[in-house]
Amino acid sequence: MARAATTSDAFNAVAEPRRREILQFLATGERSVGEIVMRLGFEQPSVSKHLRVLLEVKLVEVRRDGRHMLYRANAEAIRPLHEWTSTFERLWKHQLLQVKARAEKKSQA
Amino acid sequence: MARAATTSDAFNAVAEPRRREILQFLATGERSVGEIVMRLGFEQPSVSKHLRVLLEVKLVEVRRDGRHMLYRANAEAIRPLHEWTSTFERLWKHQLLQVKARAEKKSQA
DNA sequence: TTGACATATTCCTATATGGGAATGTAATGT
DNA sequence: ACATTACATTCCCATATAGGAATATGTCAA
Repeated sequence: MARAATTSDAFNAVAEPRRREILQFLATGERSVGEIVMRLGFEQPSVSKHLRVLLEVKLVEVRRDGRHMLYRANAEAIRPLHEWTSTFERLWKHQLLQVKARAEKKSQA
Repeated sequence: MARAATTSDAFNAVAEPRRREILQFLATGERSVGEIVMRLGFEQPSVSKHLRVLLEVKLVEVRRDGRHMLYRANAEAIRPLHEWTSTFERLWKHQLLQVKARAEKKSQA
C-alpha cells in the first residue's frame, strides 16, 4: 500500500505546510481565494487545489458571493488533532520537570 | 514536487495512523519492539520501520537493553502540534456557541 | 562456534502526491 | 454577445511512500 490519501482525514490534510498556512489565515476570518493568493503568495491553482483537500476533510467550508468563493475555517474539524495531542500533555509536563531537576542537580555539583 | 517526506516533521510523521497508535502506546511507558508488536498486532518489520520514522523526527527515543531496544515517547516533540491546534481553540469555542444559539432560536420558533 | 532470539534493513510495487502549465467554467459588466 | 474577472480542473511527472517477503545484523546462552 502507498501512503494514505491527503483527503483521508484531518491529520493527513494538515501535514502539508501550505495547507496549514491557509488554515491559519482563514482563522482570522472568511476570505476569497484571491485574498489567500495575495496574502500567501502561492499560485492560484495551487491554492484552489489545497482548498479542495481542506474542503474534502471539512477543515474549511465555502459559500459563493458573486464570482468570489468565500472560504472559512471549520475549527471543529481541528479538534480531534488537538485532543490527540492533549493526551501527551501530562507526559511532556512531567518530562520537562525531569529535565529541570537534572539541570538543577548538575548546577549544585 | 511530490508529497513531503514522512520524516520531514512531526506533522507528517503522525499523519500515519499506525504511528499514532505506536506513540500512544509508548505514552504509557517504555516498551520493547516485541511488546509493541504483541500489543498492536502489526508485522515486526512494519513496527521497526514506523519507529525509524518516529525516531528521525525525534518523536521517540531509544536505548538498548541486551537484545531489546526500548523505545519511549518524547512528548516534547508533540508540543508543536498541540500548540498549532491551540490557535484554533478560541475559534471552535466561538463556533460552538453560534451553533447552540441557532439551535435555541429554532426551538423557540 | 552454534543456535536462538530480537530487531533492522533491503527489495519490490502500486499508489498518491504537489507543482507547473494550460485550459475549463462560472459570474459580471457593457 | 463578448470581454473580463475569479476560480477550478486537467495533464504531466518526479518522488516518496507502506506493506509484504526475504534477509541481514546484533546479542546472548550453552
